[in-house]
Amino acid sequence: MPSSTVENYLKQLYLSQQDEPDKLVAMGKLAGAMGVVPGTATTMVKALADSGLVSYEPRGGVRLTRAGEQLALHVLRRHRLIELFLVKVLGLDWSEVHVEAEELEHAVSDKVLEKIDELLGRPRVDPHGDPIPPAKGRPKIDKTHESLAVCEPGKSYRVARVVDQGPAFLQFVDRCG
Amino acid sequence: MPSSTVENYLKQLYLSQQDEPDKLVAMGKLAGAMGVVPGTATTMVKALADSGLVSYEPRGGVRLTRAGEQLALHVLRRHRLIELFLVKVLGLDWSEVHVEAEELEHAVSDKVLEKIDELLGRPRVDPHGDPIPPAKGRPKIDKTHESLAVCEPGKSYRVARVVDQGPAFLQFVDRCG
DNA sequence: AGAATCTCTTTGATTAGTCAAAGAGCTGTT
DNA sequence: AACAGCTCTTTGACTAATCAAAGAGATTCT
Repeated sequence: MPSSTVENYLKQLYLSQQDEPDKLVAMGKLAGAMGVVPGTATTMVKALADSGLVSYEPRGGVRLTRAGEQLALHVLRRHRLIELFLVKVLGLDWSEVHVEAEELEHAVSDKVLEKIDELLGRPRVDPHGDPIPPAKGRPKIDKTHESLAVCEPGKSYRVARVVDQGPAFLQFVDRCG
Repeated sequence: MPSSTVENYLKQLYLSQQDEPDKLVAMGKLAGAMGVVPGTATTMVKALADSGLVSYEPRGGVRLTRAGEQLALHVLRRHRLIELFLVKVLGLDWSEVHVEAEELEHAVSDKVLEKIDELLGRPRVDPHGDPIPPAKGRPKIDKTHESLAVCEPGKSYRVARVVDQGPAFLQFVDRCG
């Protein structure tokens, strides 16, 4: 069973990879995102490569293998289902669930997660509009939404997803309705 | 913040202490309960003593301080509230919630725990009948129940608490109704 | 090209938690 | 009193994850 540290590296790699697919993730970017010094990331990535979870090109960068991606998606699924659960069932504020889920995602078993999924009615997105990966296979990408930047003043829109998930920004959005 | 290892030692010490209060807990007993070799327990207990969470008499045994007891009760409260939550809200079997709660008790924040407590209606006992310690102060002991051993055949009783919480025994009790 | 800069890797040390095995301190028996 | 047998402590070693700082590659700028 992967440690929660390993799970966090894989999850972060998956997210970083979304920015520019087909490109390798730079070690510095990974280290920054994980909040560790570069040397730590190098050590960790070499270990992940030995476990077959990433492919690593020294001085080039790193990328998830198929196995690593599956694991990352599983972590992300737990994270997002838990976020939604905290909002819907326990009534927490959506500005605080990210931090809570960060801890819980490593402690919730598959059995409990399945019950949560069932209780929530097999949802497809979390409270911020991020897609919840399915239990098996890859998520299909949803291109039906537009960036706020291309929206025209005066027109009416429905917000589908909020990318900046810092508590401060979310509370600001809340105050604006 | 105490590590989950520290939390587990304190919780186990609290439970072991219940067997014979006023007596020190023997290192061997603690090591056995924690599933570690004796030397590991010695090392850990010395560290706990340095943090003021236990008082330790070499070759005598160990006992929780007031501070250690408070922490242990807090862990136990989380554990038992989570067990009840898993049964009542998520519909898990009472034979499996102990193992799940063992993980979750270290990941659930006070904020989430408060929501759980609220949702459950401030319960006083967990699914096995064990008392849930209050958020502040010590639990008051409940002497109103009798052991099954002193019950007389033919009479009718209500089961208030099940001490053996192994999955096998609980499933057996379940099958008997 | 040569130097400066940036990024990444290496090396050595640290902390938490653990085990194996050797050693020390009691306790009880003869 | 001497020994045997427990229990407990000590010591040395190991793993996972980390940092600091030195070293190596690659890029960019004159």
